Amino acid sequence: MKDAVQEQLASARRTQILEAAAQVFASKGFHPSTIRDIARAAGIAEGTIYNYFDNKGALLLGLFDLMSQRARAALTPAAPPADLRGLVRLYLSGPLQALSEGNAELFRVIVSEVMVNPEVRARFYAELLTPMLAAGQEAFRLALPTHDPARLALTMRALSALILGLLLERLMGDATLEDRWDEVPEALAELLIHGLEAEERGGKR
Amino acid sequence: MKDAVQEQLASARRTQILEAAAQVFASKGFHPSTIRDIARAAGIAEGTIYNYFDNKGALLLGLFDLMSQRARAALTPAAPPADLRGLVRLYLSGPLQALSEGNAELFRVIVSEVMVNPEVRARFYAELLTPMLAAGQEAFRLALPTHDPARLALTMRALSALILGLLLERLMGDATLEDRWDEVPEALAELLIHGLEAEERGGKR
Amino acid sequence: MKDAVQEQLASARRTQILEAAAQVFASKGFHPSTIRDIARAAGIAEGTIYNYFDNKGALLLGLFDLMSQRARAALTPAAPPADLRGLVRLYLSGPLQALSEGNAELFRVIVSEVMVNPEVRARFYAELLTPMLAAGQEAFRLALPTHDPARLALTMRALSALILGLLLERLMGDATLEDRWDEVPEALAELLIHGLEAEERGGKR
Amino acid sequence: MKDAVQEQLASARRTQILEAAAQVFASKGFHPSTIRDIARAAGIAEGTIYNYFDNKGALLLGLFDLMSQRARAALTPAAPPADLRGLVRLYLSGPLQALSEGNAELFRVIVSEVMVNPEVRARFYAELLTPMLAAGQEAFRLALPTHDPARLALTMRALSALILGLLLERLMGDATLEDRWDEVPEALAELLIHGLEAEERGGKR
DNA sequence: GATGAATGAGACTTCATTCAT
DNA sequence: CATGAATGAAGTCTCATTCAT
Repeated sequence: MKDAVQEQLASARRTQILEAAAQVFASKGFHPSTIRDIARAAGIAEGTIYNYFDNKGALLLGLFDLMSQRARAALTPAAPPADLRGLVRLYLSGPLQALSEGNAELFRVIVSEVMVNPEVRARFYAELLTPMLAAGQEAFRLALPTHDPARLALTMRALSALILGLLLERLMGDATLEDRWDEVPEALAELLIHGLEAEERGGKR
Repeated sequence: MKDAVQEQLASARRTQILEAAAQVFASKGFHPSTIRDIARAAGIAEGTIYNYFDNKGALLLGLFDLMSQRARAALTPAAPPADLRGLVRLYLSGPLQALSEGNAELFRVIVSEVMVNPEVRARFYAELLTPMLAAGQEAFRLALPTHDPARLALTMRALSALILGLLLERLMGDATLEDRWDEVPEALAELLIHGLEAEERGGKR
Repeated sequence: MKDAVQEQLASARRTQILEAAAQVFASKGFHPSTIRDIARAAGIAEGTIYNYFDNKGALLLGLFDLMSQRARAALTPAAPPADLRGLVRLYLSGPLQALSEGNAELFRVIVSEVMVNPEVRARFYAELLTPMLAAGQEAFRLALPTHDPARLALTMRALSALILGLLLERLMGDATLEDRWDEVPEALAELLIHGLEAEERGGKR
Repeated sequence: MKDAVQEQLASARRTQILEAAAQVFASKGFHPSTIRDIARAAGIAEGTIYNYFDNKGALLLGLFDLMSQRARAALTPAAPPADLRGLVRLYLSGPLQALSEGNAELFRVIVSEVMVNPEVRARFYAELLTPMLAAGQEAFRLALPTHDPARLALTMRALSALILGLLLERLMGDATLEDRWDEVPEALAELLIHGLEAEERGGKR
């Protein structure tokens, strides 16, 4: 009983700290952010952070895990559409919308560290990229039955790369994407579906 | 005359320093690299670096400019192909090959900082993304005459995003992309061309 | 009545805490040991320690007092031997044996702090060294009646210094002393008694 | 040439820093002393210390090495006396005098850390205690030809322990030793020589 | 122009101590 | 009286930058 309450409090503290860290990291990047910045943002003492996280790096990993959970949840709908069009839209719209909701800045920081920090990169690869590619491949296999499986693996890479690239291009400040972000899923779905259907008709390679 | 020689020497020094910086940044990332690391890699004294660059950040910008020049050169061929297929292949293969030649690690660092450092991001946008999108848009306008210009803008974003995303996914360590990197341009060209041709036939939107 | 029980409990707690402190200090030294280490070793909360001791330093002083009591008890036998040989053996064997029983590591810590911490040093001088020298001097005065008292004072210093030095040399890891620790009292007694008797015969300075 | 000057300067700096460290450590002990204290005492910036020593612990080891060199030098005279009396006096007076010259406080700190810090202890044992015991044993073997070698090993321990103990007792604040420090070597020589000669006469054991 | 020792601000982290529960 | 989360001062060490040589 007591323990449960303690647990609640501790969990709330962790969240509070992670939120502060997210905000600070997002505004200055990981390395330039200081523990003091984060403590101030959280309204607590610097030492308190170390009661909940081993070190500064653990804050980043904590944020990564948070984002990774949300991402996986978003792409694991109760009933995934079985038709190609629905599938493509789901896979395009989900991630693209996620970014419209204010996580953009944090996403920047995480991508930044994924690029350069082997530990974060390994997690990204193992906990996010690999399972999501596998899930996608499975879903598309059903919708594109005659597709060559080896080819499908590349196609999935293309689809995920497209999404990742679009997110980044927008994060980099492209005005066109910013203005017309809502059109993007529709336009790309159109483009991809035609391409995929043509290949499916060709049935080869 | 004297000045010209001086200029030569100075330019050689700058290059020497940038190469050392590239190597060091690539191996440890920007922030963890120290001026001392770079000076040692270049075989010079720490102070000397400050005769050629204002500060540590300027080294990063210098490297960015170098990479940006090379990238623009690669995508500005003497005679760009006029047909869709040739065009798509050119735009896909160029960047994909560039990364196979050892700049991968440095590219990581630059992307990392583009994400998080406003100054680098601004340069990336102004000196690389915008001109390359514009050039691509012009080339494709000729090959897809009936395409809606507004739609073409999004298509170009998709194309460049696809490339960027593939590079990153490979950098993150995807084994499939690593193994089959050579197949990628062909496979994607196929996919995109069908999609684009279908849209072109449809001629609408 | 209630008070007596309270007192018992409190005393038990103090002992429990001191024992934990002894163990922790012995294994890491005083400064590197943390209150948390000690609390864990004692199986209690950190704050509880402050209900029984003012601060970390008080733990050290508490341990010192404990050891000091035991040492004085060991050298205050009911009936001290009156002959020189018995006396020398008593004074040599007692301390040398004490260390064989596992207090060695703690003794190290205390000596270490005596060296460097004025408060501990003062206690060591007042509560241990001075009374023990005085007691020894008294005992030897009886066994060496013609000895010059002033000279005896120095002799007592030599005897106690010899013991202290041997303990430390052994603590420092001398293999010879470790192996032959049991022979030491006998050998030194022999050496000293001859020397003392010769002086006694000489009867002068 | 240039290098030699550089070397001189660097060496002078090292000495300057070590002297400051000696002074600060001596007045507060090792742990309570801060790098800032030492930098101030040396009249330099904190960072400068790290240009010459890896970390705080290296300062202590540096001081230990200094003291260890001096100690060995003091006990390695050009022509060691061959008679017992001269020998005992040499071995007693040397160390006892060394302490009268102001290193007392530093010696305290080093002993303190020898007790508690395994790295320092190992050095003390290997670089000071062992070689000095060996040298002493060799010298005494010549002056006490009939002495049992195994017994001599213990005798040397006793002699060195006596010295160590006396130094420490004085450091701990014993007034008698402080006042009559000059008499000590003579008095102890007397005591020991009688004892040793008696054993030698006995020639047994 | 080259050097690299010196600088000192500032980063991360630890930990003795307090105090509300 | 027990607890242990919170505190924040203080410590060690790093490193971009300067400047006398």
